[in-house]
Amino acid sequence: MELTKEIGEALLFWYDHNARILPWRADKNPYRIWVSEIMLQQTRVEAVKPYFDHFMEELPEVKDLAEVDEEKLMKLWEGLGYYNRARNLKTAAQTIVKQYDGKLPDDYDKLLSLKGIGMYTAGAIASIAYDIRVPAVDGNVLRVMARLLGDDSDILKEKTKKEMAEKVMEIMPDQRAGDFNQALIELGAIVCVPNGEPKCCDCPWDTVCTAYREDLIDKLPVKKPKKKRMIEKRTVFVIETDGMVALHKREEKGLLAGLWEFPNILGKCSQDLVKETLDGWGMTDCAYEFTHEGKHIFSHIEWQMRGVLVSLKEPVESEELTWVSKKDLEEEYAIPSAFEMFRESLQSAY
DNA sequence: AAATCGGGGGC
DNA sequence: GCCCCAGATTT
Repeated sequence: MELTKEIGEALLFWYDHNARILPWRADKNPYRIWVSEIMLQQTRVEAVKPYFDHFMEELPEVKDLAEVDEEKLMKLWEGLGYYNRARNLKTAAQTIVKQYDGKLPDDYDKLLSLKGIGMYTAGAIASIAYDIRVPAVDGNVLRVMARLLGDDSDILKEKTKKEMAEKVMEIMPDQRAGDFNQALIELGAIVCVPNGEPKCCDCPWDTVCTAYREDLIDKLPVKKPKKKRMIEKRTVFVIETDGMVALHKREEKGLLAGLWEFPNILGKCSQDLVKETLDGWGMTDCAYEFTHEGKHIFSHIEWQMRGVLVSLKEPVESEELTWVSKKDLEEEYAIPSAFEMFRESLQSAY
């Protein structure tokens, strides 16, 4: 098929009538657009909405982000996942304050050099905030373009992404680069959807789409299958005494780095093993009971967890443990969603 | 090029 | 269950 800017214009027309109203579309403040783009990486619009406004209220300017306390930053990001995105955001904010007078550079390559900003995000910020004519190729765009072109190359390959970026530039109108990139993404998000039947009857490209015309919609895009997840069994201890709860700070590297968790160990403990473990922690004078069985699925690992509620006579001091009030646990400490199910055994405890 | 890094919603 | 999401970084 022939790629023309007329096709791009048709998409822009569709976008003008179908764009969703989203908090980060209210203006073209580069900082707000940047934060939204980072939050949206591998994350659905609906998941980001509750976080975005709160984050912008707490950290309204680049400078605020550059100076934010690490624990507060993690609390603002709690539950959103991929926590290094937030740390990279802060690192980049510090660079922006030092090198660019606190303002995001209006230059693709300078944006690209910032921590946490890759090709997609650099293109998105440059085009949306500054109307610089560059592509912004994300998963939506790859899917839409693969179908439009009837292209069966593996969209996960770096080579495919670069080829698609060139194709995008062939249909991008001369004006409104930011709106066009968003339109392409929007089409993928609400019409040319990844799960289930695409709504081809609502598509502005129904007459030009190769996959639609040749009945290849359910065959495209092509993605190499991913390997399956490992399973890890864990025993999670909710330990409390006199309104205080024991937390453990995770290592600074790896999964859920630097976040707080209920103390837990590898393996599903039997009654006897729980007793041994608690003895080993110096918690001999306590009552305990099994509570939840549950699982939490990450990208590349699955935790199968067993919960134990431990009631202690008095706190046991330890290098590994931090005792916090239930109020602080709610308001100050960032605990990943994997442990969400165990919070409720605290309430039932008293 | 492959692995790592969260969490949730759709089917 | 399995899919994928406004991906980037590390190995």
